[in-house]
Amino acid sequence: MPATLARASSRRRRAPAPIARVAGLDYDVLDELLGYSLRRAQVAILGTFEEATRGHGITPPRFTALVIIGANPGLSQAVLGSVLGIARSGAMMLVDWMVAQALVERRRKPDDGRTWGLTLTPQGARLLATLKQRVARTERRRSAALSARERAQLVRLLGKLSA
Amino acid sequence: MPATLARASSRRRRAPAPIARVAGLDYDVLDELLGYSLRRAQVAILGTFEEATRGHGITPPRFTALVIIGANPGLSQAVLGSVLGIARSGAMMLVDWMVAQALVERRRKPDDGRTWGLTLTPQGARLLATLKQRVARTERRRSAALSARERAQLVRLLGKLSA
DNA sequence: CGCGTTCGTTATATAGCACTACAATTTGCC
DNA sequence: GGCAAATTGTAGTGCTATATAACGAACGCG
Repeated sequence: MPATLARASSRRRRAPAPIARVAGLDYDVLDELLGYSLRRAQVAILGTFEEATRGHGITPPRFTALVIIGANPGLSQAVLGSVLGIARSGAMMLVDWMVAQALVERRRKPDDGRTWGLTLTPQGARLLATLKQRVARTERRRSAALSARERAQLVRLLGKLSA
Repeated sequence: MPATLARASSRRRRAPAPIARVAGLDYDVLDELLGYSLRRAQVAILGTFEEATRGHGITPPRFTALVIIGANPGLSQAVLGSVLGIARSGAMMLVDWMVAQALVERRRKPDDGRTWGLTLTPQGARLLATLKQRVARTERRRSAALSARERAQLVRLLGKLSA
C-alpha cells in the first residue's frame, strides 16, 4: 500500500472529549495556570470547529491553509508551512490533500521555476466562503457567555501573549 | 517488541515550532477567530512549559496528573482520565509511566477491589513542588507583556469560555 | 444468584508530524 | 560560462499520542 494513501486520507480525528469539570475535586494551582486554562478553552473551541466543518474533512490546519491561500494567492508551500508552524513535508501532505479534493491548484511560477504558486480553485473559494461564515457563527455561539467587548479583549490578550 | 515499551517511554515530543508571524502576509479573518488566537497562544505557552520541565520527562498531561493526584490522594485512574479528558487506556499508560518513575503508587482500596487508589510517593511530592514553582515562574515571565490585572482577566475569560 | 455495569488491563490501529535523504532548479561567485 | 551553495518540492521511514475494542474481575441490584 503506497504511502500516498495516508496523504489522501480525508478522515478526521474526532475532537478530543470535552474536559469535564469533576465535582468535589481539588484542582489546586491548575485554575490559575495559563497553560491549563488555554488547553481547556481550546478543547471547547475545537468542538465548535468540528461542528462548523462537519462532513467536509476540514481540520484546523486545513482551514487555516485555505484562508491563507485565499487571501494570498500564489504563495509557496514553504511560506504556507511557516504560517502553519509545520515542516515542509507536512505542508506538502496538506497541499496534496487539498489538490486531491480539487480545492487548491499548484501553478508553476514564471519567475522562479523551483516553487509552485498555490491558488484556490472555484470550488475551494466557494467552500472557504461557506466555512468562514459557519466557523465565525459557531464560535460566536460558543462564546455567548462573553460580551462583544470581552470577546475582543480576549483576542487582544491572547495576541499579546503570543507576540 | 512488546507494546509495553511505548508505555515506559520517557521521551517527550518536542514542543511545536513557534508560529512565526510572516510579514506582509494577509491573515484575513484568522486574527479575529478565537480558535487561531488560542492555538498560537497555546504554542507559545507550551514552549515555556517545556523550558520549565526540561530534563524531567514531564509532559503537560503528566504534570496535570501529578497536581491532581497530589491534591486528591486516593483517586482512581478512571477519575484521573476524565479530568485529563483522555480514555481509560490512556490514563493507564500515564500511570504506568509515573509508577515506573517512582512518582506515584497504586494502592488497593479495601472497599472496592476493582479500583486502585493513586497517591504520590515522597519523590513525586518533591518533584511536584519543584515543578509547580518553576511552571508558575516561567509562565509569569512569558506573560510579562500582560499586567497582573490583564493576566487574571485572561484566565477569567478563558474559564468562561470553557464553562 | 444472575445480569448489567464499572474498572483496570491488554492489544491493535491510525492520524499527524517530524526527520532524513534526494532530485531538480536557481542563484552567487569566480 | 561553469561550478558550488542554497532553496524547493518530493518520497520514505519512524515515532508519539491517543483511540477503539475486547476481556476478566469485582460490584450492585433485583
